[in-house]
Amino acid sequence: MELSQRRKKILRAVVEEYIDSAEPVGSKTVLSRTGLDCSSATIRNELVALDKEGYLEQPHTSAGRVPTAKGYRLYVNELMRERELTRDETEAINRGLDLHGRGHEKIMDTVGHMATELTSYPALTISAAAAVTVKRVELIYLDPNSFIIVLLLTGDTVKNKLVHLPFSFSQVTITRLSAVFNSSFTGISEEKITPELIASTERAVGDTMGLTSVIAGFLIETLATAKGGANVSGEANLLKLPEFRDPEKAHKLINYLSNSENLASLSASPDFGDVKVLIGPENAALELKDSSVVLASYNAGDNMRGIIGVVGPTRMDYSAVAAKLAYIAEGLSKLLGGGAATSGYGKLMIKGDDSDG
Amino acid sequence: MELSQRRKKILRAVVEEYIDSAEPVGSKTVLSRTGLDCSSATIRNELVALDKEGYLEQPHTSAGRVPTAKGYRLYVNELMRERELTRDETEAINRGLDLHGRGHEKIMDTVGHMATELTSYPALTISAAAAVTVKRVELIYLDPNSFIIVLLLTGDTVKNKLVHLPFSFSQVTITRLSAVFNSSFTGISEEKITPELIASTERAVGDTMGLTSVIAGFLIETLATAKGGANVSGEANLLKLPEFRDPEKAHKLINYLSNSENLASLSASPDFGDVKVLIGPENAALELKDSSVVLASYNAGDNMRGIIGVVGPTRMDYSAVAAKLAYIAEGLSKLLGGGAATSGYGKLMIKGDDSDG
DNA sequence: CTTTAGCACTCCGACTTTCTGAGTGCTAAG
DNA sequence: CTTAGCACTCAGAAAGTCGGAGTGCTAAAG
Repeated sequence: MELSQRRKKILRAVVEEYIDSAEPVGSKTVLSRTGLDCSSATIRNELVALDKEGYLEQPHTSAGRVPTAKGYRLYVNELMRERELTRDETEAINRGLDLHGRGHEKIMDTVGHMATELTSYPALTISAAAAVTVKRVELIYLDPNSFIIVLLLTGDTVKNKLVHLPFSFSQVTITRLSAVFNSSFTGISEEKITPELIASTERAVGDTMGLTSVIAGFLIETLATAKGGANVSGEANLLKLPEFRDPEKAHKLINYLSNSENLASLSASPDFGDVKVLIGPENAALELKDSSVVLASYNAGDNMRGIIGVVGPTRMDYSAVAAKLAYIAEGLSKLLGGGAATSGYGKLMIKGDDSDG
Repeated sequence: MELSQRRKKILRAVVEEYIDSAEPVGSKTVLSRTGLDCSSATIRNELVALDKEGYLEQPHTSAGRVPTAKGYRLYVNELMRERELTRDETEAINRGLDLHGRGHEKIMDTVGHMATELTSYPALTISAAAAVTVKRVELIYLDPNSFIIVLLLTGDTVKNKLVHLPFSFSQVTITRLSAVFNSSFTGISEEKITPELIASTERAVGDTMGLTSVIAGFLIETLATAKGGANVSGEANLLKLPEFRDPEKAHKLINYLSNSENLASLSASPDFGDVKVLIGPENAALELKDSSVVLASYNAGDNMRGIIGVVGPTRMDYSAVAAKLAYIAEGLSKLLGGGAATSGYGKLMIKGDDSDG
């Protein structure tokens, strides 16, 4: 059943007040916050109704109301007013995104810190490429025992490795290898680098010292790790929040976040609009049941998708966080050559698991 | 005045018991822990003496004793028994140090995590090079608008950058630039890259497009950042400790640690043996007055020195931590081609500011 | 049927009081 | 110098007290 306008107004007031104060909200507070033309008794009746419908709950009888996950959900989906970023905020973000020419990792790192700074919540960055392939291989001969492998991957990521070997080889060998790798290893993905391919390359180039497999090994390793990664910053910000007064709680969450596999699973979501909000129990992970996650995805070009998000208590200023992340993601899409973002902030669509209820 | 054997024994017992329990230690506990052949009253008399000498203190009358910084200092300098690492521990470290062929940064990152793992305290890694210079510059032409700069620095660090420019240039130009840079920019440090040098190079190569300054800019930037860096991991481990039951305290310390300039200042110590222990107020930084820092330095070759350390409460198992860090540092020295470590664990010398008293 | 004033009731959290016991310092005798 | 004995201290736990914010209900009014 659709809620009446008044109930929505009341729900919104409760949510927003609770976001501000972190304390259960009473009928009088709601009255003054909404400015509704009725008495607190009427509000109380409405609160009972919202309670029954599962949007609010009481920590205990005779306490004020606190939103449930369902309440937050409705708030986020329908009640939340879009928060316009201030000029200062957009400028700060634009400045922070002036990162032309940095590597992707460095960018994500910087942007993660920026998101933490802006929201004062821990920020996470995740990137995942559908398929990474080698665009170019270059070998730089240093001395008879060492050379550098330089790898250009899709997504314009450059990786390198200095190789020292206990036996010597000539510059010519390295040059030849370089040419061979460029002709037979470009455009292929990790799985395509089979032992057979390596063996045939070895034969083709007449390599008896195993140089080929050293290089191929680096390719495989690099392609594997370049597929995606995840990072968190600003975990300590949790400690400022009243919901983490108990260090044990904070510790558990931080631990969970420090495992990048856990983070990667956050991004494993088939449908993904522009901004996604996962509220409390909507999170699959047990460790996040009391927290909310806001994620914004961006296009990093070359079939790469990235996600930037924050983690915080369910009592979170969703509209501000979503707006900031959306704006950052949009900027990242532009920066990383993914062209325009999937959608601008103007069309901000917030998706999430709406099944609970 | 030198302490009597018995007092030393008692002091040691108090320190070690307190390290274990985090609770003030009473005379009876000392008795049972030392196994001394006297009564608790005698111990009490001794405790009063140690108290007067400033090695111990009481949180309040009628509580047990807690070591002071001075007490810890004496313990660390004289009383502490060297902790032999177990076979498991040395093996774990050796395994963790099997990082041949990774870059220096990656190694430090991994080793930092290992140190956290082993000690369950936040670990920090700092590296500082006396002078970093360029050993080799290589430019890889990609297309008329882009090329890759590959930089080999002292310390065998390789850095790269993909450059996209809005105007086009030829492969020949890039090749020529590469040669010029290799002849005039190798072996020089950051400060030597003056505007004059750039200008003269520009003239020499006939570069009218500013390619030279793009590359020189990257050199400067890279040399500057390669000079040193600092990193922390495992900050969340603080939350498990009773001394950080108050999230506010943990937050302050973590914040302090997250600023790499703060960390760098930790390494700014003229004399530095193998392992250095800084206890509570011996730390210059206010934020560390209630904590202890244990640092081990290693030789990273090519005039680079690195430090690996942990931060924890003054109540810290110094002997275990020092032994582990010393062993790690030794391994790092070997790994990073600095040859043998400054000194092996066998000769473990612990230094620190012993002025307080 | 909705709103509202009034009121009894609940119950958290803050504050106070009491109690306990670990641990002390002191004294006086061995 | 050591030690038994003892009075004393004091933090922290446990129990008790209290105020007030906020509730739900009732009954009257709109």
